[in-house]
Order: sequence, then C-alpha cells, then structure tokens
Amino acid sequence: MGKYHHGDVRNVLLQKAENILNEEGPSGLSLRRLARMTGVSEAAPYRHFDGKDGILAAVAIDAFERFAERLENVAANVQKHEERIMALGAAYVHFAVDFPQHFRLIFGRERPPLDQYPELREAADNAFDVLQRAVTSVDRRADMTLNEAATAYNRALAAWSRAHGIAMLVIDGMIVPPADQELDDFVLGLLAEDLTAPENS
Amino acid sequence: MGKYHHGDVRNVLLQKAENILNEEGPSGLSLRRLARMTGVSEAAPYRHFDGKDGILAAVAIDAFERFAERLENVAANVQKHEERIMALGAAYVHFAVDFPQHFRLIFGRERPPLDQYPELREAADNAFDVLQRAVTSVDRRADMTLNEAATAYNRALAAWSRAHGIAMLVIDGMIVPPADQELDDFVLGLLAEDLTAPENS
DNA sequence: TGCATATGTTAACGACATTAACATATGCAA
DNA sequence: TTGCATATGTTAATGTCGTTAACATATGCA
Repeated sequence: MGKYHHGDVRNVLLQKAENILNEEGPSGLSLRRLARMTGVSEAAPYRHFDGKDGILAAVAIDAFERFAERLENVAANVQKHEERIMALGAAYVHFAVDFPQHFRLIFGRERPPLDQYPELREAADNAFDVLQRAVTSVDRRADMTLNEAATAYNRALAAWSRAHGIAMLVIDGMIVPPADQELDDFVLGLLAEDLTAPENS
Repeated sequence: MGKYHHGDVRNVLLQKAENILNEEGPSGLSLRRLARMTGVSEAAPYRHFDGKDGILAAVAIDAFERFAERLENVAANVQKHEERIMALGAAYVHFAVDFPQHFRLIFGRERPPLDQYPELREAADNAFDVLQRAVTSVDRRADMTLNEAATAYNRALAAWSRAHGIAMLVIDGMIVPPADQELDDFVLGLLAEDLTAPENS
C-alpha cells in the first residue's frame, strides 16, 4: 500500500537533523517532525538510527570531526608555540560561535553517552588529542623531568579552560564581544590576560 | 470528592523539584512525576507555578542566590586584590562542582528566558554584579582613564572566563581533578598559569 | 452568613519516543 | 530466472509528557 521513498534516506535525515539542531537545539529536534519533514513515515528513522540518541551521536561525530579539522589547520599553520596556543584558543571560540548548537552538543549533557557509541568516543578522543598535542608539542622533549611534564600538562589544561569558558559565555550571551572588534582579536586579548600580573596591564 | 492536600504544597513541590534536578537535570524533571511524588494531582503544580518554566525559574532564582552568597563571602574575606580574584575563581568552580545541575541551569540553554521572569533577571544581575565588583574593585578609582577602565573590565572578563571554563570542563568530566589534591588548589594552579610566559613555569 | 478567590481535582488534547506487526523492495544463491 | 533472506518501508499501538478546560471544595473577608 504505502509508497516507498527514494534511496539515501539516512543522509537526508542526517542533513535535516543538522539543520534543525542548528536552529533549535537538541530538545527541538523531534524524530517525528524530522520524519515528516523528510516525507517519510514516523518510524522510518529507526531503521537508520538507534533512536534519538543515535541521530544525536551521528551529528556529534560530524561536529567533532569538523572541530578537530579546524584546530588541526590552525595548529599546522602557526609555528611559534605561544602564538599557536593563542591561535588555537581563537579558533576554538570561533567554532563555538559559528556552530553554537554543535559545540553545546559535543560538550554538554545532551551528548549521547560515549560508552554506547564507540565511533563517537573515537571522534571525541581524536579532537582532544589534536588540541592537547598542539598545545604541549614544544614541551614534549625526551629529557623532560616529571615535574616539567606535569607543568606542560597544566598549561594545556589552562589554555583549554580559558578558551572553553570564553566560548561558553559568548554563546550563552553572558559576554557580548564588542561590535567594533574582530572576534578573534577580542578572544586573543582575553587569552593573553595574566591574572597574576600587576594592576596596570 | 477529592481529598485535599495539606497546605504548603508550593514549598514541597519546590523542594522535590530541587532534588530531582540535582539527580537528573532539567529534562528529567517532569511535572507529572513531581506531582505524583508530592502526592498531589497532576495539574496541581499549575496553581503554584507558571508551568515547567515557572518551576525552573524558581529553582534558578534559588541557585543564583546561593551562588551570589558564596561569592560575596569569599570577596569579603580576602583583602588583597590578586588573591581575591583567585579565591573567587576557586569558589566559582567549587559551587559548580557542589551543584552541577544548578550551575548548568543558571548558565545553560535550559534556563527560562530572563525577560519572562523579572525576579530571575534580578537574581542573575545581582550574582554577576557581585562577581564583577569583586574582581574590578581595586581598579575602580575616580582618576582612571578610559583605557584603564577598559583594561579593568577585560581583566574581569578574563578571570570570569577562566573560572567558567574550568567549572564546565570539570562537571562535564572532560577534566578530572587529581585525587591527591584539594579541588581549590588545583583550580588556583590553573587560574595562575600565564600562557604568555616562557616555557618553564 | 454569603460570596469571591485560592487551591484542588478529573479528563481531555496533542506531541513525543519507541516498539510490534506487517508489507514491499532488493540483491544474492541456486 | 526463480526464490528467499534481508533491508527498508509502513501502520498502529503504548505510555510519557506539558498544558488547559471544566468542575469541586476550602478559605477568608465583607
């Protein structure tokens, strides 16, 4: 009785899911609506994905890959260590601003559990590896003492935390970047602030 | 026909809502379940709150107040400017770790719109005022130039961003604080890292 | 005492995620 | 080519949710 849809339903679903996520976030993404928009029955998505979490996992994998790609590009194109850390931070925030919902998805509580989606775990690990390698690369010398290694690790965490905080506060609207300044410049300025420095910057 | 519940339903609902939120987050908080747990009909909460957002707003107000209270305590008890910034950052993260769901609620996308809940807006503004005043207090001199004022503001933003980033990454499990170290010490170490400093810390 | 209002209740509506039972298309083996 | 296992659809059902309407009872004040 029922007419069949053309092929490639999986990709169409995934594409529309990305669009909806971008506009309304994970809670606005309804499988039924998604199915209706795709012109397919309401149960069809379950043939291609492991329920709602399955779709979110697929979108998150995509997001992680694009995220890692951007970071890798930046890391490869900036030679000096300090500049690279800064450039990475700016790219980190820029990605969050460009794809706020994707950013929230890969970090927030709505992300499907990594244990249940091995590919998702892989994508996540890869993205964070890129980040950490790029930040600590210069410090990874064979003759490092344990203490030096720990310091390098702490520097990576500090850089990451700062970029993450700026990204979060900006996409949540708690920080409004000045309109008369490039986003990257604004971010670079914040990253470079040293809280232990004397009063006058 | 129906038996009536005793008085003070509003507070009982609010209390249970806090508990559920702590354990399962905003999406796990269902009005119907909440009503059932309270031993009241499924429509009763609507007599006391403006739907689900209304309950979340009430919880968020509470969270903002406790948050501001902690920050104020710290700010009042640390005299030296740099130390105060650091102590505030540690308290900020500590609150997030103690009440991760509350922290997420007051910052995240699930927070009810401030426009629709004036008391919520007030609570939010107050909390951020406490923060910003404490961070910039020393810099608020009458003879400040415009440039100096901008710098002070940037320092506040930088401090806030860093603490926020650490808080988020820790409660999301992306950063695992070392077990052999006090949380506050770990946070203080991260906050003090200067990314522009030479390699050896 | 009487009545407006606050506070409850039941019952309904529509959206949702998920699953079971069933139907059709597709590709590979004989 | 035929036949069948499997992939991919469909419809229909279950149970949850937020919300609201219609109705019932308690409370406090004129």
